[in-house]
Amino acid sequence: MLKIYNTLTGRKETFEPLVPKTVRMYVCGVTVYDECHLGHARSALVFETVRRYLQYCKFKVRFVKNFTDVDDKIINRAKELGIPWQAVTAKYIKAYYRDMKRLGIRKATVEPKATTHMADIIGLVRTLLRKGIAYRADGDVYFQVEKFPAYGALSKRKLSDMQAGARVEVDERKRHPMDFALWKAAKSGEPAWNSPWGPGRPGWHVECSAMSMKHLGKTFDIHGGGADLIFPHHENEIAQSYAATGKELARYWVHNGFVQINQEKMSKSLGNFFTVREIFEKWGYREPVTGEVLRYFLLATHYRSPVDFSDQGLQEAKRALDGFYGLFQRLKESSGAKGPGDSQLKQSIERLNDGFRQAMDDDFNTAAAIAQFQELRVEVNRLLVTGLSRKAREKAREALRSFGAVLGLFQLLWRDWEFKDLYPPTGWLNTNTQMPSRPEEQHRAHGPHISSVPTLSDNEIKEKIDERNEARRRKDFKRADEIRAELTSFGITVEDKPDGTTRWKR
RNA sequence: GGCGCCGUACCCAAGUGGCUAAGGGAGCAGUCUGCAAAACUGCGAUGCGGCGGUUCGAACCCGCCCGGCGCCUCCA
Repeated sequence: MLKIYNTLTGRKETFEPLVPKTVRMYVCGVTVYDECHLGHARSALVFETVRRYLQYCKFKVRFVKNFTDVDDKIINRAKELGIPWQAVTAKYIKAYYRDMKRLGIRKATVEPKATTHMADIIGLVRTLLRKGIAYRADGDVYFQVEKFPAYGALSKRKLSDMQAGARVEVDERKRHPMDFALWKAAKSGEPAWNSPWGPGRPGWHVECSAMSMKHLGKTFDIHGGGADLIFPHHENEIAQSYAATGKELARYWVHNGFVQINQEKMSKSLGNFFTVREIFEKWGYREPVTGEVLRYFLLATHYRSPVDFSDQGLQEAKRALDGFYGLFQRLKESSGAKGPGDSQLKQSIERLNDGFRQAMDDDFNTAAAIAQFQELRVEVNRLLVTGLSRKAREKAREALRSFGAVLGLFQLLWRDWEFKDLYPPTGWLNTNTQMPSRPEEQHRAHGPHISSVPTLSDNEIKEKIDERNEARRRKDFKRADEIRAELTSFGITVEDKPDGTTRWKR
């Protein structure tokens, strides 16, 4: 039985979709005016994992994730770069897809853009005006929060409390300082769509209400996003949608915690962010390896907790995955058809099955789920010493791979994994100093990539290994150790197995 | 000022009323090894920021305090 923590009620609730066996979920995506940083990646990953697990539980999932492609920040960025705003959004939508692909994050069922839903947005604003919940002021349209009694229910705040400390610019045209824009009149040169209130563009919140309604209906099951969207974004969505339809917008509100640097929220304004792009380009491992390391790193912490990004954290995730891929290698290489450990393996896999489901059913506890994988890893290693039949070894691998798939882990071939430790292994990620705010500058600040470690081809390695084993047979251990040192210098680890053969890892 | 979150071993991190407080990393000791590496085995919090309280029983509930953070303005 799946339980989900609902921000609206503040507790875990048993999940039951409105329509049996079908889940409709909406997640607020990104505003496309810059590169994604790790915080965006975490949110995308968390909700993709939610979706994957729901699918694993045999739900049919309709997953909508939007792009905000019209907004003040986009307009500003366009001015800054001296290019049309459409070029800005096109560029960063492309960058977003590139990053998601590297992280192994699949596309949503529908990925709508605000700019292609103008009719829906205008229709929604018109409804709110007709119902007297919104009002016009010059070319703008505002939502009147005082007409919505439940305002503040999600973020647990009262209008009266907020007035006290809110340093909102006093806009004389607003009836209440918390009233928010549904439609903004365009100044000259700004992107504009025709509307009954003159040319302009939608406010930020209204697009999500319009698009979710269009693609999922008036009420759907799960609405997600980063915790920083609880207020005002999601609060405003609820107000608009409910005011327009008279129906509950979403039944389960799910919010992920922040990525932090040195205990502080990663954000543009603090300048302490790392873009997904620079992590991939500078961490030195090949893309699929870095992608999985990032997934592991992020999923090893529960999605609602903050996660502190650091070089050490990444290293630990890498080492943990080394352990799993090392096991995959051993499972493949081991020989012997007899399997004294076979019956025990069956039990172990059964335990993983139960443990995994229990963990994930408890509000998507990926950290606890990963612990289950670790336990199976140890048990299989142990059983491998006892002896596992070929069939059992295949089963063990398959169990890890199929459960791992729900988290997007263990999907590579062990041959494609990179076991070597990077050298210098740490230090590229200097989290103690203020980061320059532009990725371009950061590259310069941190010097060249460290991925250009010289390497050898498989054949060259094989020759060296053969030569070394020949030396070992002659008991010329001095020569054997020389060769091993040489291979080490190329980032290759040599392991002599008990049966006399040698395996190597890059 | 309002609302909220976090503080579990050297590090990361589950657990939120009741078996011996998961799991990983690091460390130490051992098995194996020509030496290594890997793997395995063993060791590691009588205690969960502090102090009180509720309870037969609390890391988990309540209160106060200390430390850190977030939202209230664009923010995943």
